[in-house]
Amino acid sequence: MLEIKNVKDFDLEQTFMCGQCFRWKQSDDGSYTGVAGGHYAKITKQNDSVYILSDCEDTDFWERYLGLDEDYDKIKASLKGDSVLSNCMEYGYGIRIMKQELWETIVSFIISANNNISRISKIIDRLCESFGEQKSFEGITYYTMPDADTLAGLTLEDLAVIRAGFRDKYILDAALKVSSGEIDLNKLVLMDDTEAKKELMKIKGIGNKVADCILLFSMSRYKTFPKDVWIKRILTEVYRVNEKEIDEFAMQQFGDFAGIAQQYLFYYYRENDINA
DNA sequence: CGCCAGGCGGGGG
DNA sequence: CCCCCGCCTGGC
Repeated sequence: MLEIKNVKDFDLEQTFMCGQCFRWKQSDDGSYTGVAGGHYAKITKQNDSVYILSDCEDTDFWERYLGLDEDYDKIKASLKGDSVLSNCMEYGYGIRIMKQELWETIVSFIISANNNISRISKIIDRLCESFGEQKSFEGITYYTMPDADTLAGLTLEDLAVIRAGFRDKYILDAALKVSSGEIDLNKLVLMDDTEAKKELMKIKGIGNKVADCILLFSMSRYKTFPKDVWIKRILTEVYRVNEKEIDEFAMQQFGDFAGIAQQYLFYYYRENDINA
């Protein structure tokens, strides 16, 4: 069991349930279990300590994955000066933007398009169970996210079992482009935001919003401000911003950490009625 | 039954 | 460039 001490600004429920990831499930005892980097983990938090039971005992990996390697004191300080945001930040004080694996994030957010969270999560589960590697840890069976090479060898008929709907062909396109080397994920992470986004959007099924989510939730590009229907609603109805001016407004209002601000707003208004 | 869900691609203006 | 529509599927 790993212990990470003196952890501030972190809450498991807020981090795993704010919509950035889809594979972490809450257990009866309040712990969260999931799979990351090909490893199972059961995570709990008590006071300022995070405890991780996993077949990966690399503390640095988990700190990084959970975003515990960032200074949220500093980030929050630079985001102040807006009473709506301050309120949301107080509510979702323990949200951390994770650093998820690039390939998994690409697949997950392709699946997220015009879809709802519970179904996204089920499709990803079926994808992993059907085509990922089966492993076990302390009697628990789990499945890893299948890599691009594995998925590139499948047909649309093979993929039908995950019931992804029209997104199946996009998953396959992503797998083929990554597997063939047409898109090199190792190079992608070295590109600047604009270039990386352009590269991602070569994949069918990755448009503006999905690309932004990948940049933010996998590559720590905190300036990136994904605009889903919720954020559009919040910006137009709460901030009274014209829909076409959202990007400009976000950049000006929230600055270099606009993406993190987006997550506080998103989480608050998903949990609380926007008209309240 | 109809509608919509954390968009996207493709077509037309 | 902008706008608009259809889309797999499942839950209400």
